[in-house]
Amino acid sequence: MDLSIGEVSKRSGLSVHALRFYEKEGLFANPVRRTANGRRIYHEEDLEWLASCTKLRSSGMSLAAIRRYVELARQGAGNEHERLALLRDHEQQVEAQIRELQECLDVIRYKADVYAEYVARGQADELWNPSRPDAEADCHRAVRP
Amino acid sequence: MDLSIGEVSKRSGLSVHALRFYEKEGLFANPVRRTANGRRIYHEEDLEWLASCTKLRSSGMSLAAIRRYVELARQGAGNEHERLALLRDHEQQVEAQIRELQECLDVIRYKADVYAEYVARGQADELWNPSRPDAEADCHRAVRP
DNA sequence: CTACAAGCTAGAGTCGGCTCTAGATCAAGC
DNA sequence: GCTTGATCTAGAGCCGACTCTAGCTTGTAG
Repeated sequence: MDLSIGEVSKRSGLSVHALRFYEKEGLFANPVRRTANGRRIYHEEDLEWLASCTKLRSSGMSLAAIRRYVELARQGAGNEHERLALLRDHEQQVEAQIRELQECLDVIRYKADVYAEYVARGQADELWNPSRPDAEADCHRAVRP
Repeated sequence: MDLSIGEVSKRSGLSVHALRFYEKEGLFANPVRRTANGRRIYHEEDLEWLASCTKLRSSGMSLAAIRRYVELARQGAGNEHERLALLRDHEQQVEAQIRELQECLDVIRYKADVYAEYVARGQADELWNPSRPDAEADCHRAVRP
C-alpha cells in the first residue's frame, strides 16, 4: 500500500515541507523510494516511525538526537545498548522537564491564587504594582531568588 | 542597596546581555535607573521579579506574554482581572504541557522497556532495524499513528 | 485539450531568544 | 600613569526547526 507525500502529511500531521526536510536530514529509517517520475512513496511503517518521531520531538528531543538514533538502527545489530542508552537518557530528560514544569506550576498557581483572593475581596489595589514596590501583598515575592 | 548589572547577572543566572535585552524589551516592572555616568542600578525587587520571570519563561511563557503582564501591572489598579486571567491561562498551558510530556514519557518508557528486555535476553538482533522492517519485535509499533 | 491540483528541487526567509562584536568610557589597584 | 576589568551602545549573528518561494513537471477530471 503506497502512500503519497500528501497522504502522509495528512495522517502524520507534518507538513509536506517538513517531510521533505526530515528526509534531507536523514531522519527516515528506510530510504524513501520514488516512483518512476521521482515522486516519493511512503508506507505504513513510515507513518509508524513518524509517530514515534513526533513523540520524541514533542518531548523535546532534537532532530540531531533522533538522527543519531536512526543511524544506529540503520547500522543494524550490535549497538542496541547505545540505542537503549539514548532512549533512557531522553527518558530522564523528560522526567526532569516534568519536574521543572511542576515546580513552575506550583509557583504560578500560588501567585494566581493570591491574586484571585485579593480580587475576590475587592482589595486588588493592594496588589503589587510598580508604583508601590513595597506593597505587602506583593505576590511576586513568592519566588525567592 | 544598589546592585550592578554584573551582580544581578550572577544572582539571577541571566547573562548581562540578556538583562540589557530584557530591559530593551520592556520586561522590567520599574524603569532601570542609572548612575551619573550611565551604569545600570538594580535592587532586590528586580531580582525578585527576575526570578518570577525566569519561572514563567522556563515554563514556556513567551517574552511577549510576560511583557503584556508587566504592562498591565505598570498601568496600576483596575486591570487585575486581566492579569489574573493571563496567569490562569498560562497555568492551563503548563498543565497541558505536563500532560503531553507525561504521555510522551509513557511511550518512551514502553519502547525503552521493550528494548531492555530484548537486550537482556540476548535477542537484541530481533529488534526492529531497517533491513528487517517486518520484525515482530518492532518496538516502534508501540506508537500507533 | 486544458485547467488545476499535487509533486519536484534548491535555496531563501522566519522567529524567538538570546549571544556576540566593536569600539568607547570609566573605576580601582599597582 | 597604566593596566585590567566592568560597563556602555548599536547592531550583527546564531540556532533549530521549520516554512515558504520560484519555477518547473506530472497526473487526473471535465
